Amino acid sequence: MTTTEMREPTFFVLASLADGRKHGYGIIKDAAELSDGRVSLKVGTLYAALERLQSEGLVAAAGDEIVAGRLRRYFELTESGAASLADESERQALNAQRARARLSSRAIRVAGSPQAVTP
Amino acid sequence: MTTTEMREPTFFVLASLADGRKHGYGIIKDAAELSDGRVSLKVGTLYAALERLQSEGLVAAAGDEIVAGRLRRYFELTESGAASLADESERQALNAQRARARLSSRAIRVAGSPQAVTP
DNA sequence: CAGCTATATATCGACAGTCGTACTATCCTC
DNA sequence: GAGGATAGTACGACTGTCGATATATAGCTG
Repeated sequence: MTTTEMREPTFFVLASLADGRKHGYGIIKDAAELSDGRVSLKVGTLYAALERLQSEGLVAAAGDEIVAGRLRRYFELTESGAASLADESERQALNAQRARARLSSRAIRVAGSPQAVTP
Repeated sequence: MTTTEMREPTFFVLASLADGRKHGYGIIKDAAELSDGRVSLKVGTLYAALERLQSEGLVAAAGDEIVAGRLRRYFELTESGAASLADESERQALNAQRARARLSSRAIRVAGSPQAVTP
């Protein structure tokens, strides 16, 4: 099974659920925190992703609750979802490592042939 | 300047160009090698990406050549392109690290409360 | 020499995931 | 009682990728 690319919002939905069940709005807050404010999940994106991830078996519904008169839909990561997140993390770490290696070889090359900077 | 998400094919186009100028088809071969065969850039994706990246100033045309009767269009990474690739690599490495931390805390939690596995 | 593979680029419709926006509804604070 | 935070629903628009088709040259095989 070859893992295809996972988009950043989707990735953070899974990452957010990785340490326990959460409800939709809670995921948004948590993802923002987890990414140091970089990722702000849009509601449309979130619920679309949750539906898709459920149909793929990576996320499961984990009970609805009514708190202070408002509905909360809880979700949790499945074993398959945790495995996918682990795969994706590995892929990204490896890609980043490869790109950095290339960039450092570029730095050496450019420094080694100064005339290449201004042809 | 907040960096937005970069898709995997685009990322590998930049990564491939990071160690020197290449022509389109050469990028495809190189990206496949660089990713251990995981990424096979489609021609449509590649040339669309190259045009887009040029208009964004991340990639520049680096001369056309005719080799064995066939046209070769060469491309190179700009300084801005190298910076974007570095940013993107850092982002991915950090995301992967955060996700792994979450996953390990999950493993501890699940191991620590076995009844949670079969509710 | 016909057919296939590899090299090399161009183009285009279809699709998936995200964005942006608007909507409903409750609770709390100023 | 206006505004903001919480919580979810719905939908059209946009962007990058995919898949397929096309053109052309070179080299190999039957």
